Amino acid sequence: MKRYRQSAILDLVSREAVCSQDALGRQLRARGFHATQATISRDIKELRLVKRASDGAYERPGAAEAARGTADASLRRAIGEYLRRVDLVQQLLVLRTDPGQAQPLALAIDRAERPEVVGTVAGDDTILVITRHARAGREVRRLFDGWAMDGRAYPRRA
Amino acid sequence: MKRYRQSAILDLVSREAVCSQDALGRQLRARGFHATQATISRDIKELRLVKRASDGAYERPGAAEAARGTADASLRRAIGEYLRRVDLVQQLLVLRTDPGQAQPLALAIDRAERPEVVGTVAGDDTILVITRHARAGREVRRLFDGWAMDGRAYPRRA
DNA sequence: CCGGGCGCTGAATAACTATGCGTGCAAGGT
DNA sequence: ACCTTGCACGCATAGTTATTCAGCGCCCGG
Repeated sequence: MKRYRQSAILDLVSREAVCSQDALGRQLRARGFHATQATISRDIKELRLVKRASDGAYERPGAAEAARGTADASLRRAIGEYLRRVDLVQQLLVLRTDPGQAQPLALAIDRAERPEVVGTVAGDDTILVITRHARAGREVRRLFDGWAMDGRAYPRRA
Repeated sequence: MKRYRQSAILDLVSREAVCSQDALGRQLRARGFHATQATISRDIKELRLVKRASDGAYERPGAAEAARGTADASLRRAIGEYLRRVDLVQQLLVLRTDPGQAQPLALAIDRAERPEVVGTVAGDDTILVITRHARAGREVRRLFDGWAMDGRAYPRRA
């Protein structure tokens, strides 16, 4: 029983954002499992799931990793995860992240080695991206903006 | 203020396992920041930290990723994270994981491409690793056992 | 000046999660 | 057959986290 239930939990959690153990319990019931919140709490612990603070959803650690392959996909993921705002001034792009997250994002940008990007300078929550010219800047901004939107596709809580 | 405090939070959680927002609050106070649990809750959300169910500690998603470089380090990490038990029968190694986690671990083993390992077969929570001969099996077991221990270095809760 | 909007925060509290304790069941030992 | 162990589980409740509601300080445009 436990085995099956836990597999079902992994499946559910990978499929959609489940934000509470009660919600998980209801989903499980729909699949024919009956378990109280206490049991689910223990299952989640054994499965070593992780609860994201940003939206409260459970996930497997490294679930995000699995999705990425190339440096480009990695950048895409990093953008979705960290990027908060984008400003463009001529050929200079100013990116804002949450505090302390500029470094990892800048790293991802560097690794992607995009031809339009000459280089980056990152502080704590701000990254300056130097592109070859204004046109390139606009392209990159459009690209990043699109990716940033992808990452916002979390359901909000009731 | 908020900026500094959030940086301090990132620093604290990367340094030691902090299991509750109150605990974090006390640590912050020791560093000269005063903030209530409500504020810390908001900070944690903005920082997109994640709470591990296994020990309740907060961490940055991908904190583990950053530490790894080679496929070997990756394997090491996977072992620490997923491996639960090891049995050896001749040249066959039987690994047990938590339910549903055999696949990722087996993947990591394959990727590491160790010469002693001929191949793996993974089910839901069990992996069969075929090594070239009993001696190789013993070596691999010793190796994995050691790494599994590394991963258990979590402080337990009060 | 002054009023309004905005960002940040604390206090109180609602919402959610972990866990001590007790029960039932099954496997192995005597 | 009966006891002992170990495991899974529910119940009740302690413990932890998110959110609502206000208040404060700041900046800006009247």
